[in-house]
Amino acid sequence: MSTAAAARRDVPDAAVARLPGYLRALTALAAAGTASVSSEELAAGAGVSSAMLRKDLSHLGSYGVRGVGYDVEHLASEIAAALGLTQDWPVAIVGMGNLGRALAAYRGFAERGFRVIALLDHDERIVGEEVAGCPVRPMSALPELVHEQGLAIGVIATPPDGAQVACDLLVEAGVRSVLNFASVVLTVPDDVTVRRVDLSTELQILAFHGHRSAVAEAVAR
Amino acid sequence: MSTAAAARRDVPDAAVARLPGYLRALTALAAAGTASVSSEELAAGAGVSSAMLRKDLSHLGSYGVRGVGYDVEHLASEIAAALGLTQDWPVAIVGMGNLGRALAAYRGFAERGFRVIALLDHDERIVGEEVAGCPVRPMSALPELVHEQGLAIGVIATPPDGAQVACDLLVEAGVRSVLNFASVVLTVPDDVTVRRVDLSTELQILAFHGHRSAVAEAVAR
DNA sequence: TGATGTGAAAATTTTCACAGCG
DNA sequence: CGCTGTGAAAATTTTCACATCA
Repeated sequence: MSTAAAARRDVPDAAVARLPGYLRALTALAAAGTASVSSEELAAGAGVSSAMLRKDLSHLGSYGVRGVGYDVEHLASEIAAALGLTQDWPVAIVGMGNLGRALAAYRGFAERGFRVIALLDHDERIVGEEVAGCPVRPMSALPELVHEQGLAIGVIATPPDGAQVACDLLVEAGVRSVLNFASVVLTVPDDVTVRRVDLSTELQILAFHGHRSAVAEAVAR
Repeated sequence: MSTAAAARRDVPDAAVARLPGYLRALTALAAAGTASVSSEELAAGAGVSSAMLRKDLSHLGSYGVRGVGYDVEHLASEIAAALGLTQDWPVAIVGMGNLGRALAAYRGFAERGFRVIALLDHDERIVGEEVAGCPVRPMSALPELVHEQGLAIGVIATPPDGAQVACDLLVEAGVRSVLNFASVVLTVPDDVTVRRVDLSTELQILAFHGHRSAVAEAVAR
């Protein structure tokens, strides 16, 4: 077993969630031609404290040089390896409404090997239509996509009431990672990972903070 | 000071982040005609444990009835009040690229009083264009939007290299809450709250989990 | 009786501070 | 010398388990 594979087992969730941020900061440094970086500088670029950065990286291995810092390219490739980004991750987007079409047109997926291999919809009237240069396929295409094209990640962009059904079909076909844009909690087996992205939730959290500081100001006056 | 305002001061961040989920579950229950709910049922709807739900709610006040449960409508209005959703929150979207246009067309904002009052872009060639029935305005409109229309939340949908400039203009105009879709860490004063939504980060976290379980399987074999 | 609300315990996450090494 | 890597401490979050009260 490689060092990376051995270490990967016990990386705390909180640290995993920050690895993509470190990778992005490193990519920016590499693009700017920087070869070496200190934990202080890298942490600033990722918006965390230097102690936290060092602790997070210590879970992956010991890739720095004391008194010097980290080699930008090397650390980037180690983090990419820890995240599993050396392989590619075929993605399917389910639900060709407003949001699904926007995601299909969005270029964010292409970065880092997330290849959109299919657009799906449950509605027969939409199936066959072209979205962002791709034909919309029926949900029944899922098993084939998993077995023949290695589909690994499902993105759910359906309305809330169709999300659980869409998720069940993904899971049944063998997909083990789901990114859920619908405002519902999905029920899945233990071996399936779901992450939710919800605009409405984020705005409400911002409202809380905005409201709280308004109250604090009123009290201070 | 009201009970809600008094209690709001010390709600842990982790609990605040879950309040929108409880509110959504309660709204669904109310729509289904359910008048009363136990912590067990509500927690299931929000995807958390019942103990966590009760602990979270205890930070807002004591709104349940022992031996019975919670009144759906009443609890929903208490949570809405704690989140500051009794007032409305004018929103501006900055950056009319692919993502900005999708957000402008997205109806998710309209829920819960997040009213999109302006679409902005820094590019003069785009200013004046109509997107989703709204004229695109220049960044110079910001001070007026804040002072005359109470603009409170800025949504940044610009490319990464324009995000900090856009953020600075929002903050300078008086906006204190920012939702950032760009893949960069924004630097802001202490009294400004920023939340980041990043597709690429979420996909990379999913890749980590997918990769890890693949490794676990290989070891087990 | 039965589900809430809550102290106390456990687990997790973050910060501190410095030993250790290039 | 300077910066990493890391034990130990502090802070935060989650779970447990039961006293409490309608």
